[in-house]
Amino acid sequence: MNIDKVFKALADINRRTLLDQLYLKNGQTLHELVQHLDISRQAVTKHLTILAEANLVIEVRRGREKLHYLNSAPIGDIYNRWISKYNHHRMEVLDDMKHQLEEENDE
Amino acid sequence: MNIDKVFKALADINRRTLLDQLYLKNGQTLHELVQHLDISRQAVTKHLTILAEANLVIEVRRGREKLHYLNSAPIGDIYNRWISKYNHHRMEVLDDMKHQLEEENDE
DNA sequence: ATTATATGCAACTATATGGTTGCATACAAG
DNA sequence: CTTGTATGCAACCATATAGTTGCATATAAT
Repeated sequence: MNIDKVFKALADINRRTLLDQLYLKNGQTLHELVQHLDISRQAVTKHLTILAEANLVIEVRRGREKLHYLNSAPIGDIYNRWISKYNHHRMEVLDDMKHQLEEENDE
Repeated sequence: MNIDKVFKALADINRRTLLDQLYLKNGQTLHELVQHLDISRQAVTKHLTILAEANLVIEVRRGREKLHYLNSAPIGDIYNRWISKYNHHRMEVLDDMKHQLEEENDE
């Protein structure tokens, strides 16, 4: 799996909105998803392709329509492989800055 | 705080590398940070500006140098306000798809 | 069969993004 | 006070990104 593709996919507000919509109701068609956004159907298709390539959405053809399923696994992955360590890190930052400034004043 | 700026800031591999470097050693100068990347100093400055605007990095001028401090708070924020719900969501996806396909076969 | 609906493909456009180079400024050190 | 070092500012460039419109195709419904 490609962590960069996942971060890039999540960087766009329309794509995050699409995921939020699928979170509310899974398995929506392209036509349904278009309703929630203010851009053309073709633009939505492009966003869904990007989400699918990041494995955040799984597309299933059914007859003339295409169903879209949320796959939250890559979000779990970026949490485990990237975000969690920063979550533990926390607020030592301000401490470091304080020490730094004190050091400066001692010179 | 602006969740979109945070996501966009995290979408670039060089910016994530900068955060990783500050995680390893906090309070680095621009010059130190440049060493870790394969792009020009000016490019690094731009990335750091984007990180600072997302509040992921705090810049402190000291004499002729500028110190950079990691601020992990916005990462905690996007986790709380966006990622955590998908982390709880998990693998009902495949179940949904299974039901969907069964439904299809019943028609 | 014909019509309506759902999606796909491709060309095109404007702006954003990530990078560069050149020059300027500010401070530290000898 | 001159030199070296750290950073800032601005113009410029190539590519990526996000969007559009127009036309084509495939399936469902009448």
